[in-house]
Amino acid sequence: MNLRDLRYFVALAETRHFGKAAERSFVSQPTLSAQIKKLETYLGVQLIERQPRKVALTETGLKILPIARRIVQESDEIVSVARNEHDPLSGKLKLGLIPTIGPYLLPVITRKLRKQLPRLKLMLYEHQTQPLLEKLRAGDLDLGILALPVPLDGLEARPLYDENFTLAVPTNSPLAKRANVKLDDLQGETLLLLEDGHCLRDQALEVCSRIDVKESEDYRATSLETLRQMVAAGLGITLLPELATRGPFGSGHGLVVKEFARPVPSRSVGAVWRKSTARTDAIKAVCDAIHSSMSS
Amino acid sequence: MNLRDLRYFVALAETRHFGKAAERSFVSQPTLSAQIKKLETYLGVQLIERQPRKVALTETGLKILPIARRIVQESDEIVSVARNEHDPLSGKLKLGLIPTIGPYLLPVITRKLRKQLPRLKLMLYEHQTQPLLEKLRAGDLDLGILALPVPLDGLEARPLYDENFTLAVPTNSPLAKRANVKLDDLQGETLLLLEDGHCLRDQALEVCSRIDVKESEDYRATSLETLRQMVAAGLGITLLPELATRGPFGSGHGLVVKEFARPVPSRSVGAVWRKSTARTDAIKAVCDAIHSSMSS
DNA sequence: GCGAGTAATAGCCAGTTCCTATCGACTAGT
DNA sequence: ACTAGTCGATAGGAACTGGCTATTACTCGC
Repeated sequence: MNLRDLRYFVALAETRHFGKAAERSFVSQPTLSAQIKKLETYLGVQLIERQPRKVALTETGLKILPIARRIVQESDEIVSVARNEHDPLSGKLKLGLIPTIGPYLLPVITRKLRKQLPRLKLMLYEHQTQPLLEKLRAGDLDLGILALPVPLDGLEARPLYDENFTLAVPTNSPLAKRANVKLDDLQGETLLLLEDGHCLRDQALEVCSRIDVKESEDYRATSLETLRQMVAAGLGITLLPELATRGPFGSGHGLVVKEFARPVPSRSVGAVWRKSTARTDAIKAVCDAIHSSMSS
Repeated sequence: MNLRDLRYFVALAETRHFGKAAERSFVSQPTLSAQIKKLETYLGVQLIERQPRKVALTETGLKILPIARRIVQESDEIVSVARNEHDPLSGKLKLGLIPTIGPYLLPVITRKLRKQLPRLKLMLYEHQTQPLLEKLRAGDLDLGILALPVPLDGLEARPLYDENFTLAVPTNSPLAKRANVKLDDLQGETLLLLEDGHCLRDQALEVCSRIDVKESEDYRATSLETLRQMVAAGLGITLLPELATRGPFGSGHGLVVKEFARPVPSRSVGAVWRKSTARTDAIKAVCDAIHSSMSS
């Protein structure tokens, strides 16, 4: 059996005329004739009674007609659903960000995204790097924004922008008065860090590996905001990604943000997605939007 | 698009494995692979995300899956409806009989029909010959039982049995005492007949055309039963088809039924149906049943 | 009887669907 | 790290299907 045959059958049932049904189906009359006969043979039942100058449905034909009609209708529905979904820049896209990027990047890009990709519904999630990668691979997320590099297997990555690290010190720290700070100036300071699992923790340790700083042993922050509070309380210093010091997140409240002298330590922020994804267009569009937002 | 493709898609969505889906669909894996891809191309949307070792549905695929499932289900329903209807000796058959046959033939054949064609639902109608033929041609009836011959255009006929005419006379008639009657004996009698439109009326006139009988001018019966009453009332004689004199319809109540001497006048009773009918099997079965009932 | 109308049949071509064989990518076990 | 195994994609060829035009068969109305 075949969708086409059902269409022919419905057309014939509605026109009650082989020629007209064929015309309406954009095929020749013999073709429609043959297909109807084939359908009847397949079903093992006569659907149409061919009276001279008159086409009548048999009992069975009458029973089958409404089902055939529904099938035809639903198959059209599939096409129309597909056509609506056809726009690659529409539908849901599940976007995951790591906690040291998400809350600071999103305000910067949402307006642009809403304007450039109005039909794309971004579902936002926040996960640390490892769970984020796992959820990407599992298909729970379509796109991740995180600090590169990460182990890519089955995943594809694209760097979006470089983000400088800044130094956050208490207002009363001697470092707060310096015009600029070099890494070496941190020698002997107490470094406050996020808890395990945050990539920023590892990046800060990496940045400071060359010099002798001591990590606060009894406290590890669960978020950048608590970390910031700790610094303001005078318990130590920390590295903050530049984006987390913009606007309302800048100096003040007992905390001063200092830029590093060159070479400025930084991290690479990028996007990651499954190689096999079906959303390459949407992903590219989102990446482009973020990239252009951050490079202007 | 194709029903087969939808089946493949549903199988793939359920197994999440090209190989297994192919096996379940009784085709090779490359075939299923190609058809899925063809379906995607046709719809212009990716339905499946091919991850290594994992097959996942896209958003669109998820939306289309339930529709595809319903279509597949309904197409199976068509097949099963057809299979149920497949039995040519089941379903409805609209049977029309003329008034001078129906009430007398039916009691004779219903038991046999019910036994031999238990799944055939006979819808019974009573019409005079002309309307019966029209309704046959219009498709309102599938089969007619009437007196042959009739003009057949587009119709096919089959004689079923010959039915002798008998003579009904009042008990006090001189004819009632005769051992047997010849046609010539009717000379001078008053002949009671059915109203216009009943073929029996024409048959009786035909039978008596050779001899001089006078038709009652002021009365024409609407049914055999009223005709019988008239005879019993002594207003004349009439011809009755043999079947209408059996059992409860025989002599008595002021009326005597006499058989004719040879050559016995008779009429041919037969079946008529559209050449184009889709119910030849059922029609043949009903005809056979009537024929064997009447020839035993 | 003849022409118009209508569906069925015949014969042929092109596109589709299917198969087997093989490849390429990835995984897991040694 | 290498190898065998799994799994989907690709290639090439055979068989089938669906489509066409031309023609036939049958009714019907004049």
